[in-house]
Amino acid sequence: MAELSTRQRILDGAGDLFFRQGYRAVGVDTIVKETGVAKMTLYRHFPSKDDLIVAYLEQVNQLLWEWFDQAIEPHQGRPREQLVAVFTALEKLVKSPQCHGCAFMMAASEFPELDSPGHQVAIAHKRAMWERFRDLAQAAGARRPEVLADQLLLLLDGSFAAVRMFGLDNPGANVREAAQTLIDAQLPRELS
Amino acid sequence: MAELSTRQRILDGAGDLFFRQGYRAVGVDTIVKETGVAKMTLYRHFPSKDDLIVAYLEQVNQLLWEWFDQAIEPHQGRPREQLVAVFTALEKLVKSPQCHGCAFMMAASEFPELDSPGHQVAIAHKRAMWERFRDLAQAAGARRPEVLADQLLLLLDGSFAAVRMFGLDNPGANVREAAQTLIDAQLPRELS
DNA sequence: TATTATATAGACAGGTCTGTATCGCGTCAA
DNA sequence: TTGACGCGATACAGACCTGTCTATATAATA
Repeated sequence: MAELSTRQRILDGAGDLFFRQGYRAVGVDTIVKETGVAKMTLYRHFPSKDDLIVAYLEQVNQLLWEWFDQAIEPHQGRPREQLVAVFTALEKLVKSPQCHGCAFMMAASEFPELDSPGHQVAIAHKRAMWERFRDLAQAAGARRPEVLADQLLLLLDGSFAAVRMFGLDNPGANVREAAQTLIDAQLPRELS
Repeated sequence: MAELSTRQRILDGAGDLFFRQGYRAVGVDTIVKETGVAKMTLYRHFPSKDDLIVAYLEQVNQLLWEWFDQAIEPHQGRPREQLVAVFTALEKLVKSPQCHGCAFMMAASEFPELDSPGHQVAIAHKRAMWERFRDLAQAAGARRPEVLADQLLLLLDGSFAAVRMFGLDNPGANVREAAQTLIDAQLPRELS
């Protein structure tokens, strides 16, 4: 039983509330009550609510990349299969009850100013995801890797949006096949 | 110069603020100040802020269907082309400066409870959009119209999400080609 | 002219928001 | 034993929130 640090306890509790209810909908008092931490303790670890939100988004960023790497790991050296594997994993993700959408899209929605702290982290994450798609597409020999990256990012975000909109029974359940179709269309005939 | 009704003035002003900044971020006082209307007048036309939000969403719903019908109108009787035409229009829409994303996705984001008033209107709209896609896909002779409808809805919402996330220069600019690819994959060889 | 409907203007109630200040308790190291 | 330190609890300031109330102005209608 590794005891979590206070900082981590705050981050986890606040993150859960943010993810479910939204950033503006959750007040600091609620976080304090939910985590059982004192208000001053929270403010000593995170100077402002904005800082807490940014810290949460950075944690989600890290977790999502672990998820991503885990998804493509079994297909090392076969970039085309890796691209598909991401969407196989995504299909499973958007069908799981602990997924309430995308924390970054929520941030972009609630903090529309492009240069606001939360939105900046969100853009950085999505851009990094796009680059990953493009690199894999390029490695797989795509004719126009950037175009494929655009298309796959649309599918990814469309799936996350669908979870938030419809709940568990959402059209993201068919995202793998869509991704497969787009990949096939942008890649030369399968070799292996 | 048709003078707008007070109700419409409130709806337009509030809608603009909601769309840009978000529902929770905009207070009633801000709407009152921006529209130049008295607070009591607002509350006589809309009993609560939630009612105002719902009324706004219903107006957006109507406007979006007009946009949709206008997009497919030139291709009457050719459902396959009509499907593509929606995404040609969407590409144009997400590149225009007055588009800040999707008011319904924002509602789903900020009011995550599936049975909250705003979320209900949002779900109804998206479901109707899905049905339109499915009907057109079926009319075009798609093998699995429901699957194609799922896929196209992902692209649509992915594009709207991309606008909110990245601003004017977003990957939604390539959504038409993605839609075309998915449509081609689900439809028998073009006849006409 | 009197009435009715609708508008503006602004004070106000009661609650919630973020962030600060204060006090006291326990722990651990010197 | 002493002192530093992290933490819990709680009161508080000042701003903002939704929604109500009163008072007044205006315009159409009976």
